[in-house]
Amino acid sequence: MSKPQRMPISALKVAERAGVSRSAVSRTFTEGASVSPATRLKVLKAAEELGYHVNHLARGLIRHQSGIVCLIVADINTPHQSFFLEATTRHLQATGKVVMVLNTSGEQHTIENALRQTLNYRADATVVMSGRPSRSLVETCIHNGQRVITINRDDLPEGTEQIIVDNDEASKEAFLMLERAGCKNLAVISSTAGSPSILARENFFMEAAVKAGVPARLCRVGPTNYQTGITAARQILAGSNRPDGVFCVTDLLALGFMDAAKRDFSLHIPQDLCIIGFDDIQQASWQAYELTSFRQPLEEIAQTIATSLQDNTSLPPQLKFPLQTVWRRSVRP
Amino acid sequence: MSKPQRMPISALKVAERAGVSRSAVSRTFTEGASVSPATRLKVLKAAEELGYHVNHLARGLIRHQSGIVCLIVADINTPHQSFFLEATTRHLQATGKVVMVLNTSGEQHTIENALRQTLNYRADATVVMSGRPSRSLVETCIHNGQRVITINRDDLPEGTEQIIVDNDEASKEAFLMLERAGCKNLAVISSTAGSPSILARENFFMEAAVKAGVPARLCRVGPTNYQTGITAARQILAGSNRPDGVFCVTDLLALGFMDAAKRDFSLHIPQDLCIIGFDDIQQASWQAYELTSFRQPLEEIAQTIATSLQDNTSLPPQLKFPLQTVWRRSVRP
DNA sequence: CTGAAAGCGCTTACAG
DNA sequence: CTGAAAGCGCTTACAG
Repeated sequence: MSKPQRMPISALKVAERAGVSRSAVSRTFTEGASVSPATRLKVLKAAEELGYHVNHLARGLIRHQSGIVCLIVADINTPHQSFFLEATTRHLQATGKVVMVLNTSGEQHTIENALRQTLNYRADATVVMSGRPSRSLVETCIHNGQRVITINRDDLPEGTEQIIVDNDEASKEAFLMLERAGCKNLAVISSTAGSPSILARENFFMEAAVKAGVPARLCRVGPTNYQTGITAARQILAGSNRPDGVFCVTDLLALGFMDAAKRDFSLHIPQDLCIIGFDDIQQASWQAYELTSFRQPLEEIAQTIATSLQDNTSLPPQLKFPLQTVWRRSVRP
Repeated sequence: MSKPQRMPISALKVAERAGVSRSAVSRTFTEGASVSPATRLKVLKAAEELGYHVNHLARGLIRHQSGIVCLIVADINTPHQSFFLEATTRHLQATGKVVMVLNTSGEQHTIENALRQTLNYRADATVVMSGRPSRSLVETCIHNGQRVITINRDDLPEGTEQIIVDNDEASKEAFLMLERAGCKNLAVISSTAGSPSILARENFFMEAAVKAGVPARLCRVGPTNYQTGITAARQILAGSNRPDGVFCVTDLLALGFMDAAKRDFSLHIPQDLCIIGFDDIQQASWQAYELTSFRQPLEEIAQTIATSLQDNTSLPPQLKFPLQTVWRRSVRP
């Protein structure tokens, strides 16, 4: 007790103290193994006294199931991503998994490294939220018996389980909302990121607009963040042909756009300008904004992933979730 | 090639294909082991062809170093926490570690479970950002040769390496700033969370106020979030004895307070009311707020943790980082 | 129900 | 530089 032991204690030590075989201690810690109540008690007592904890590294080694799921994600510090991360870790933990987060900058080599780690640690599954992993590496994951689940990207190889959100539907709906509000001159504020989701939102909105014969322009002046929203507003609102209805491909863009519209151009929302965002991040509901937006069903997605991993039953090749439109005050009713 | 292999391939297979011993393949993948260029090349080639990846579970088992560091954190979806998470994962990965995030709700049993996982996976270290882990479990971690690093909590057992931020200094400075701005009637908006950081901020501000003889009251009407800021404002600004200077223990509280002050009470900031936040989250700099605040040196903290883990040299028992005051427009100069 | 034994995939002295 | 062997801490048929 007085001299701290440097090494974790092993099942063998517990067995010795409890006066049973190492098999017995193994059994008392594995779900549904057959141990008599008496020996189980002895083992539990000894384990408690010694501070024993099953070594999941060793267990994973022989069971070929590490219990680890890797999350490959970029921009963790962004509201939407951090919400998803929170939901995913919570649900996965509830089913006994543990999540390893691999932070990628979106550059090719960092995401390759992330994929490599997922392989190194023999993760049961990897969830890809960012980046464009090389086809070959993803294939290696799958060949290794690992499941790979992707969120909002449809550009990945066969064998991958894809979860997507109905960007199509929502973007058309956004157009309709603006049209109903009487907007005659539209703009979609996007970013230069070019991810599948972003592209889909741009495309479906623009398409709906041309189909209806309403003029709409597309604006991409930087990465997907608040500042780009500001820059876009300054650029697009300064011209003579000012839009009166704006669809932002992301709430962060919308919030920046609103701030610039109000402060730099003294525009009133929704009277002078209607605006719609996407993702329904927390800040969208703040009193300074009250942005109408589309909510991604993050809880449901995380839940789906967790139970699918728990039951070890694979998802359909492509699973599409609906978005929920959240009406607030940035669009005239 | 056509029939996908379910199991990851092992070093033995690589050795066979390369025509060397398994030791040789092990050596080519361990830093600084002695292998001739020739055999290394053969091994690398075979590994590439087979899609081999060292099993870190097995490696961790024999090296007694998993390469994993656990982050125990609550409220991941909060701006401040998600920034810290981003910085930490990034820096740790850069030094070859991988981070496992354990999402705790702040309830006792969830944090105990998290601590247990950190033990199960034989993490090299655990970084505690939330909750009040039981003394005994933390001691078990340390007994097991694991390092435990805490952020902004000074209430943990011996052997723990504590990183804190100079709440003392900053809170006093906050008072001084408000005093210099001519505020005569102060309030500190806090929460019911009662974490060491929050308590420290309250206390040092209040202390400075009474010492200077300026009236100040303390308001705690809910958890540490935006909504509580709103509630606090509605409560405190409605009375006859309205404060003209407010210190919010967190930016999120401040942002909620500002929104309510502006919208529900038509107050102008900083003319009618000066307000100071804490943490300097991204939203504090948004045009709708321009909140003056204190920045936590998250990058430096993450960096410090990473290099300390890399060099395997322990931190001083208590390491204190200064805060940087970020002037914006919510306080009269 | 229980224990002795084999084996998971690796690394590291130990000889050569 | 290289290989055969021992061992990390576990689990799981296999007998009893």
